Amino acid sequence: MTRKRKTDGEKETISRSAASAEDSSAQSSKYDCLKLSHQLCFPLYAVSKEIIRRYKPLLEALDLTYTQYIAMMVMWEARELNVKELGRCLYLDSGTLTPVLKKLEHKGYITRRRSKVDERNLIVAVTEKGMELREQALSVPAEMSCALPLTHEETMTLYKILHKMLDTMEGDGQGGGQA
Amino acid sequence: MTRKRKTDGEKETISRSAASAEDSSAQSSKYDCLKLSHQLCFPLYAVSKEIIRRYKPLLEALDLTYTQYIAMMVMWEARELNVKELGRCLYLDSGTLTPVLKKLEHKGYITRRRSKVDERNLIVAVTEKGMELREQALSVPAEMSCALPLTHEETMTLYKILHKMLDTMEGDGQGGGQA
DNA sequence: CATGATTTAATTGTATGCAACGTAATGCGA
DNA sequence: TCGCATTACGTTGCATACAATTAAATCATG
Repeated sequence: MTRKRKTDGEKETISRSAASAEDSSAQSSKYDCLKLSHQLCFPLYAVSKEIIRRYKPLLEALDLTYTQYIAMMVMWEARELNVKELGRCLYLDSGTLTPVLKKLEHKGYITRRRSKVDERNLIVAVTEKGMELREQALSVPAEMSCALPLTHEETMTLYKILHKMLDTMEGDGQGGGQA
Repeated sequence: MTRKRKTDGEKETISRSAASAEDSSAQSSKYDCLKLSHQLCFPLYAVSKEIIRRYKPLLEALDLTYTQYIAMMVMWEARELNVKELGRCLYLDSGTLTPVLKKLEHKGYITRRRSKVDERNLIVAVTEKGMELREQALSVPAEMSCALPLTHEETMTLYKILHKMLDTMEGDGQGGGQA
């Protein structure tokens, strides 16, 4: 809907970029590496947001946001774990998780309690109501994959590359790859 | 390790389900599609965030956040355009851009003024100082690609797939792909 | 056993994202 | 030309993200 194509007459704002030679047209310059179209992170960031946007209407039916949804996915599998472990699964820290978990608790999908063994740990556990939500969520993955324009092979390739990146970048150290 | 737990009450609520097999171990269940490890969006979202995290120390030297950086990338190329066009380039709306642009203006990298032709348009233009920043940013792309663990071929493949997704999902319609 | 170092959450402050709404400026048809 | 539909931004409200700091509980050591 939004995002039309090249609206008509906005000549003024397009700017013929002044500057004599500089970068403008079709020739390469030392600034090419700074073009948005040459970046790898940007499309990653943009696609991620676009897909999450597609999730929204589906997740609305479950009264979940995307972050709450991936948190529940972990909970459905693990049934019970602490904030640190959940954060490791989701690549999120307590600063982000604490408010998310409080909301999920308020909705009745999880419970939060301190471990008696080590009171530093806050144990998150999925509730019966939370497990029932899983049933309603069953149709989500299929609906989402239908919204993606990839062939099965492309999906596999993408999946593989992304996980390689996650595995390598894990922790924080240097990647070490090349261009 | 927290884990285990073997919720018994589940058999009652989940009438159908896999009789007794439950899901835990190594066998498949109808819930597999809801596993975080089977998702495509999640690693996309996680990798995107991780890479942006890697950008931070580099961009700090330029006094830019990642969002401000990609906005400047467009500005360096276009020199001048309105908020709508910038938003189309970055997949961001005015709600996000307005505060970002005000910050960039405050730093002196851009100017904001209304178009005299159509006062609804706010024209964003890069300043001299903004163009000087481009020089300092020249080393960022190379440093970032070094932090990625991908081969050149993987990079190209990833780039291609991501852009295919962006192109197809553009606007909003249905992707139409398959699994 | 006393204490400083660690670990785990929660809190605080800053910066996005985005839907929904508000407002001013334009475009357009009767 | 009048008035309504559109368009382009800005604002508001809500939900993340994350660095840095704080607070409480444990651990490690002398």
